[in-house]
This record gives sequence, C-alpha cells and structure tokens, in this order.
Amino acid sequence: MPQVRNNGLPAYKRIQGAILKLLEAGQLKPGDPVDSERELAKIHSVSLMTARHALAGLERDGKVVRRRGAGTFVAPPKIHFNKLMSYTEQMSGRGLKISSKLLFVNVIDTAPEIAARLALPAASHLIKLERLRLGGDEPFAIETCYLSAHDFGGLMRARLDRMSLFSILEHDYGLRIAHADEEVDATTADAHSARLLGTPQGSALLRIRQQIFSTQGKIVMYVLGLYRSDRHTVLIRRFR
Amino acid sequence: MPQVRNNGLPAYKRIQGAILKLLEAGQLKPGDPVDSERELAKIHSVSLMTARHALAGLERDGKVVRRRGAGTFVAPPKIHFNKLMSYTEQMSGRGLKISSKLLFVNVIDTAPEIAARLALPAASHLIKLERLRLGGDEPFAIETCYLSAHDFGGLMRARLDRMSLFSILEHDYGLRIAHADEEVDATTADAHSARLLGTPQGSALLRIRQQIFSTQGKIVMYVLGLYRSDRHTVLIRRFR
DNA sequence: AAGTGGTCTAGACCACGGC
DNA sequence: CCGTGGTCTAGACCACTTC
Repeated sequence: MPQVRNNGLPAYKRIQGAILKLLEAGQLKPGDPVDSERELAKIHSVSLMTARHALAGLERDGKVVRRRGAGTFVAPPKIHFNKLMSYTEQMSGRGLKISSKLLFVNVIDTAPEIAARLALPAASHLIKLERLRLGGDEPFAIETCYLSAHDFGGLMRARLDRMSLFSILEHDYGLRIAHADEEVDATTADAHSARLLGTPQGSALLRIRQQIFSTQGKIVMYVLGLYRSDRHTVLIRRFR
Repeated sequence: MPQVRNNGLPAYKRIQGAILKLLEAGQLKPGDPVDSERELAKIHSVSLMTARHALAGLERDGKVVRRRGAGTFVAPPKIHFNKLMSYTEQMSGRGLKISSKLLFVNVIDTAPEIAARLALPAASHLIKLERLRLGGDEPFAIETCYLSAHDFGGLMRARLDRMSLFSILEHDYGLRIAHADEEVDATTADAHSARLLGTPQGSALLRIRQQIFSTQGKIVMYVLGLYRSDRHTVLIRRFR
C-alpha cells in the first residue's frame, strides 16, 4: 500500500516531532534510551527505513546518539558552541541583569564602507543604532548596528530600548536569521569609548564586526561591537 | 539477492569515494552536475535507496548540493570557517613566507593552572614550548604550547624549528586531532611581548587560549597565543 | 513531458553490545 | 542469545524543476 498523507507532514518528521516533544517536556533526559528503530516503526506504523531516517536526522542535529548494538540515546547536554545569540540571549542564562542605553539612532547616508559590508550601494540610507550594553550596573560593551533604512524603516519607531533587536527582526519583519560571519580582533580604548565603558584610556577591548545573514542569504545587519576585555571572552570550537 | 561483500567496504561509501575522487581530481568543478541517483544506482549496481544514502552523506559533509527537481551539484568552494588549522597551514595559502623562532623549550612541573587545562594532576611534568612566529620577516605572534611530558617526551628531540607541531603529533604519535576549544580576548603588550613582537608597549594584542582535543576526547595540548592585532583577525561563523 | 530529488514499503542479512 | 543499529533491495508515488 502506498503512503498515506496523514496531514501533509512526512512520516519521518512526525516521528522526529514526537521525540522532540518528549525531550522538551523533560520526559526524556540525557542518556535515556529512545525507542528503537523497530519500536518506532511499529508505534508509528511505518517501515524500518522510515524510522531510521527519522533517527538519522535527529542524530545529525545532535539531539540523539546512536550506538550500534546498544540503542539510541538522548545526547548529552550540548554546549552551545559557535551559536549565534543576541546579547540578551547570551546574558539570560547567567544571573546578570542586563540592560541597554540607547546612545544614538538616526538615518545616515554617507557611510560607503558600511554600506559595502551590507552589500548595498555606497550612498544607501542606513539606520545607525548605537547602544551601550550594561550587565548589572556596569557597562560591558558598545554595539553599533547598521541596517538598510529602506527595508527596516519601521525600526525607528520600535521599542528599541526594551525589545531585543533580534526578536523585532524575527517577529515584526518575519525574517529568520541563519548565521553571522564575525571578524574578531583587539584594539585599545580611545577617550570616547573609555568614558562610556568606564575603563582607563588605552585599556584592551575586543572588537567584533558581524555580518548577520538571513536564511535567504541576505545580509540584514552589520554590527560593530567593542567589548571590555575584562568582562568578555569569545568562545569558539574549531574542527579539524 | 542479498548484498554482496565486494571488499568489506559498504556500497554507499564506495560510491562516495568514486565521486570524491572526481572532485579531488578536478574533473568535477563547483556547480557541475553529479550523476543523478538513478544513474548512480545503475552504474554501481545498487538500489536507489543506497545511491541516495551516498549522496545524502556527501551533502551532509558539504561536498554537494541537492536541488529537488533539478539534480545534485558540486558544492561551491567552501570557505574554511571554524576550521582548526596550524599556523603553518593558515599561512600557506597566503603568499606569506612563514618561519618560527624557538624561544624556550623545557620541562616544567610547577604550573598547576596549566596542568588543569590539560586535565592532568597539578604537579604533572609538562613540556613548555615557546615560539615566536614570523610572517615575512616580521613577528606576528608568540605561541606557548604545553603538553604532557609523560606522553610526548620524544618531542624534545624533534625538529621543532622545522616541522609543524601538528604534523609531528599526527605522524609520529599517530594521534588524530579532532577539534579545539578556544577562548579569545584582548590584552595589551607588556614590555617583554612588545620587544619580541616589535610593537609599542601597551598596543593591542589578541589573546587566544586553545585546548586541543584528540579524536579520543583527550586534551593533548594547551596553547596560549598572543597575536599582533594589526596583523591578525579571527574569523568565525556562528549559526542560529 | 521528462527527469530529478523526497518519501516510503516490507522485507533481508550483517556486525556489534549486553546479558 | 537476543536486540540493536548498519546496510541493502526492488520496487512505488509524489513534488518539483527544466524544457
């Protein structure tokens, strides 16, 4: 008998969803065995290959670990290496109370180098958004974001001081963020930065330049961040 | 008819190997179409599912791109993001002539913090290896490596000034390097570093601490690197 | 319309792990 | 030994892209 369209969702995704639901509900903890291929095949009335396909996908995403002869198990808690997170997301999860102070927001049109970073024509109108990031009561970082004013004009009226920029982009503009290419180097604090960050002039700062890409491959934002080195380190996992 | 053991190699790996051979030989360029699933199945006398499995593996590794209704194509030239490379490997590929100057090599046993980074007992004997890295004729970086003296005693007699440390570990000790966890922050040059690197005291340096893991999950080396910020930036790709 | 990848079946044998 | 994942068959229909 040919496959039956239950609801337009492929069977293997349905199976994955069922397992993911158990994971998120905490009913399955790291190390716990997941239903075997044969069990899943019976439970969901699919063939073995389809159940296998479902588990293979979950393994590729690091959700489960499969051990020949033993079974399939919930993967150990994944350390979030090389994960793109907004400042807000990074800090929640730590006990730090985070806040932002809007330093500057306006439209500029004479920043050809920035426009180039966004893959836009040199004279494009850009939203420039400069924020001081604080953790606890101490300043951590200065972040300057640039976006196309044409595409994101409404941003100027958003609750930028209260909402995460990421969530505004994802919810109000319906775009999904895929990845960021970052350039990290070191610099020293000039008088302006030092005053804002409350550090001595000449102290070490991490400088991170980010191009943030949507799932369509478009560069939606360029961010230049200056981070107090005594409060910030970048973690990377590199593979051979 | 049940599967036939051609040589102990699974059929899907044999197919992958055949395609990879064409890629490496340059007979297939980025964008070129690869044999379709059905063609591969015929050519290699396997079922469609097996040919599919082969292509799925190559896609997971980023070697090919599959487009429904269109075909399977050689993936565009991969930019080596988040790839762990030795200094030697990073620089070859750029026109820079690279060299190293051995500053210090000895066994130490009073570096409990370093030993901890290597997951060794506090008083372990460690090989400490300090090198100045040069590109062209200019100093780029100071790299200090630490390894277990017990496991890698023979290193002291190796051609450290001529051979890549990575290749010594991989060839002489037969261990495969899997990944590195890195901590990146910024600091300023003290008198000693400034003199070695030929920069003013107080200039910005990138500091990178690496724990290098073997495929067995053991930490084989800890590296502390200080990089001239005007000559070095770290590139990362982060995913959402 | 022809060809492609995506999904799926209902079985099979093999190699490995734990008991 | 039994159950597990790993590999594989010989087909099928669907959704999509290209022409």
